[in-house]
Amino acid sequence: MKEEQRLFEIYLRNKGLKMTSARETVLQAFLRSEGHLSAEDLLAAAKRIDPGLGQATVFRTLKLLADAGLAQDACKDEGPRRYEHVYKHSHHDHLVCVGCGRLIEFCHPQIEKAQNEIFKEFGFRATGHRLELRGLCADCAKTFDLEKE
Amino acid sequence: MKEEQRLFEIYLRNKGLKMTSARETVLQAFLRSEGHLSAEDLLAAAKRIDPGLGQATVFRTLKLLADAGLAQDACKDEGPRRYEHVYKHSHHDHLVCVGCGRLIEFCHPQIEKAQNEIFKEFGFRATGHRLELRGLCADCAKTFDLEKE
DNA sequence: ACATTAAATGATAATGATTATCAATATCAT
DNA sequence: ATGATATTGATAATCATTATCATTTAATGT
Ligand SMILES: [Mn+2]
Ligand SMILES: [Mn+2]
Ligand SMILES: [Zn+2]
Ligand SMILES: [Zn+2]
Repeated sequence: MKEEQRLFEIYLRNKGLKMTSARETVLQAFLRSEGHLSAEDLLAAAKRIDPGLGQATVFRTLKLLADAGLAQDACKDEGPRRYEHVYKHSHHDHLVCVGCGRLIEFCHPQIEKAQNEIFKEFGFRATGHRLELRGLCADCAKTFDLEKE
Repeated sequence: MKEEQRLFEIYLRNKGLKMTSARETVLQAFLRSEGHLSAEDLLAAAKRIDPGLGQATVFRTLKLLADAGLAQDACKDEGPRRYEHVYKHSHHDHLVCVGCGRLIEFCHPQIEKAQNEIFKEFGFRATGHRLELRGLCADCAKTFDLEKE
């Protein structure tokens, strides 16, 4: 049994919630996935395991996974919310191409450090941050310049 | 006449769009406002000038203001999109208290510089970025600790 | 195993923000 | 002023997400 499943079970028990087959299905589907996926994506994946699974359960379970510290919502673009793995995945921020959607994950220790300074400066206790850089990747920049004339 | 109104007129003309009384109303309401405001907020303010104004027009005009470079959407929390002024307002990022919603605007030159390095490193042409720090302000942290026991 | 109790499920309706549609109206270059 | 075209406000539609609720299921104690 995967560590993440064990963690989820412990989380549920501590909250007085139940481990159910529907939740197991969603968890399995999530664990097999990678990248940034929406509730809709996850529903499709989970239905391949259990076609009778309800959509509401996916939304509900994703919230639980986030609360349990296994998932978090990734980039905050337009469109549906997207989740990514947290467990054994180190922190990173996102660089996205507004042309083609290409996505690069990066981590810049100096920026992380500077953020902590800001929290301290204003007397805040940090709970999280989100940094998203947007631009045109090399390919899209080229295309864009050509289109201009 | 305000500079921003002039800019908006030029923008509209260049796009083959028309300056209308509804757009003027929305622009006036926006110019008189400050901070981060939603379409709903702006509609309320604009209706004080012209009660007959339609809600759709506010959404439409906010998009135009953003495209014209006068407004941009600020923090990307939950809930409705919120816009803030751009013209003659220097760039900044946001530090928000997840407890009470308190909001601090800051700018950290080192972070800005580091971001440019990242764009360069991955061959991207920058078009924008969004940094949002979340935490508990001193007051809320205190309250939170007391509630814990 | 069985009963008890509370939580979970899936279908469906409801919500909230935003966008699309459209007939009527307003703008503006000529 | 005229005419082509953009805009308006009302309304319906959309999209992602939540709420509701009758039925099913899991956990716990016997
Ligand atoms: Mn990621
Ligand atoms: Mn701001
Ligand atoms: Zn690209
Ligand atoms: Zn606070």
